[in-house]
Amino acid sequence: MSEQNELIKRRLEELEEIKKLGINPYPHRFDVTTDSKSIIDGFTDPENDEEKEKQKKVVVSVAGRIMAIRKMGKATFCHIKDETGRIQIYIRKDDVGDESYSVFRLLDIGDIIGVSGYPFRTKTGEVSVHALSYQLLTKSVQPLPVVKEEVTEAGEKIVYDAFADVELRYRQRYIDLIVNENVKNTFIKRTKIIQSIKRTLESNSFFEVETPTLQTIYGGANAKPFVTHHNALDIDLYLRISNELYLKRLIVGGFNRVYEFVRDFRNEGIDRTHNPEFTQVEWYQAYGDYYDSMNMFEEVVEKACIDIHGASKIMYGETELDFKRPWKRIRMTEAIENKLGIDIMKMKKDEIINYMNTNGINFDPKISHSKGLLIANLFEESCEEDLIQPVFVYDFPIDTTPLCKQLREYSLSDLEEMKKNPEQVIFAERFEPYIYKWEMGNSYTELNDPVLQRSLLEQQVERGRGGEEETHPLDEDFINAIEVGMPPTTGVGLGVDRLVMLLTDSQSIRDVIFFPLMRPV
RNA sequence: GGGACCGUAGCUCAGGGGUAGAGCAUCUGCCUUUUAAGCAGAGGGUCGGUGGUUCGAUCCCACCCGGUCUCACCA
Repeated sequence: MSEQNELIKRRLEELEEIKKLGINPYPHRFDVTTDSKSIIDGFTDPENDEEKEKQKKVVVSVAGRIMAIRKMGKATFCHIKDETGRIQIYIRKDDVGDESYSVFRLLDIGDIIGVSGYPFRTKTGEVSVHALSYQLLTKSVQPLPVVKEEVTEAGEKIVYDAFADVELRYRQRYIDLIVNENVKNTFIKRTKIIQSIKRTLESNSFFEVETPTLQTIYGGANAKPFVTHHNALDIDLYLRISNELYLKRLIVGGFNRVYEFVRDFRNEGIDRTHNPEFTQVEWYQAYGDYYDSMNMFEEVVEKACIDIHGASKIMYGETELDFKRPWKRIRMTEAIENKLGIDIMKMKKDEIINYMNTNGINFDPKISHSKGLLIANLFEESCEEDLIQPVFVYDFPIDTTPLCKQLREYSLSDLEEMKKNPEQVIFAERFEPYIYKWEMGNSYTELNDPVLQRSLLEQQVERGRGGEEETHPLDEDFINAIEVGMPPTTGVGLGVDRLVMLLTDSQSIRDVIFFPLMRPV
């Protein structure tokens, strides 16, 4: 506020003038008896003069921010905005008195006022409050973008000079929320979606828990972590990339069904569907398998959609999405066969590499050692784009994760043979739900064989040393927990931000996060 | 990180080698049922930053800063 432009200077002068008049521009409280929506919804037009006079006796008090002022000499119209909407205020010199009326010239768009008066309908048909008195509640000294609205006869709202600069909107979300009507609705829906997910989980006996954000060792996902430092202990700590390993410890500890909404932090690129910190809900269910998780997942999402929209069908941009249960389920290998017409199981590793090269399908040479990773890569590159309607893609090559059980149909002796043959891909009971080409989550029949668990995690550490990025360091205490014994368990992670995007028709993750990360100015 | 595009008044935008325009907002005056209120007048800008080319740069060039989209990365 040191570099004052004319508008701010003017407002600060007004502030001083108000103080000189003995008016506190920042009083401590105001008795609000109603809100704009209740006034408008509750208004009934008087049928005769007697009734009209009666209505004048019913005084209400509302408070809100001034969004528009129309001065007409000895009368002024303004619109104030509260949590429930906008309402017009009619202030007349005769009613509020000369002194009070003259103070109004010191008020601006952006100031917050409280008004006491009676509801009436103006000549032009708008339900308004005829002020008997008003009080300044907060003087604003920053000029607010002035957004004008016109309501056509058809009832359509036309917005002029919308506050549209995306950068400013994100950096100063409080202004965005004040002047852009839909922004607030999106965030209200976000909270309702989260509440709905919690209700569904709670009604299925899942128990809400809290686990550490600051972790001495990170794991549970393949991602680069943020590093920070604890001074007293003089150790580096990681901001969690996932809470998976902690929730499994709680399953070991005897909680059979747990869930947690967590902020995960991943030190990666930013784009339309990625923010460095994002929200996931993970839930774990003892004695269940990944089919149980599919059922829960589709229930959670379908109910969230119905809670928000009243139906399972929504539009996302130009695309209609239907979340109605049950969702389609397809094996990864089937998805590849359907799309490309190749039976990936019959192809040798080199044939797959060859196929990808000749068809211009990108893959990271670092994964060429693993037929399983190549298959997963081929799937992502060629099939993802077609997955518009909700679908569970299941049975992933085991190389894609060290935390998941292999398929139940393998006998123990089969597995011994398969492991010896690098052309033999072992699949794991993992699925990912896809909606609108996006991975909406991740789920396993969780691995609880401590010997295999240790061996898979150690292999991953080795691969990390071999140059593959984003693998886990070894979490000995987690293995210890699995050694103590985790019952058969299934777990799910659901990307909350992306679900909110879909259900609010938002085109960027930044539209569903109040304060997305921005480079400092 | 690569590419394309953008950055001009508080907000939304136009302009373009001779140091800037509009609407809204602001200020002054008139107006006691207006509503994108109206009418008359006024003020407001290091044209993102730093260099360069030029007699002269907001405009051309380079670099930098910030952003948007996109590709890569990211399950």
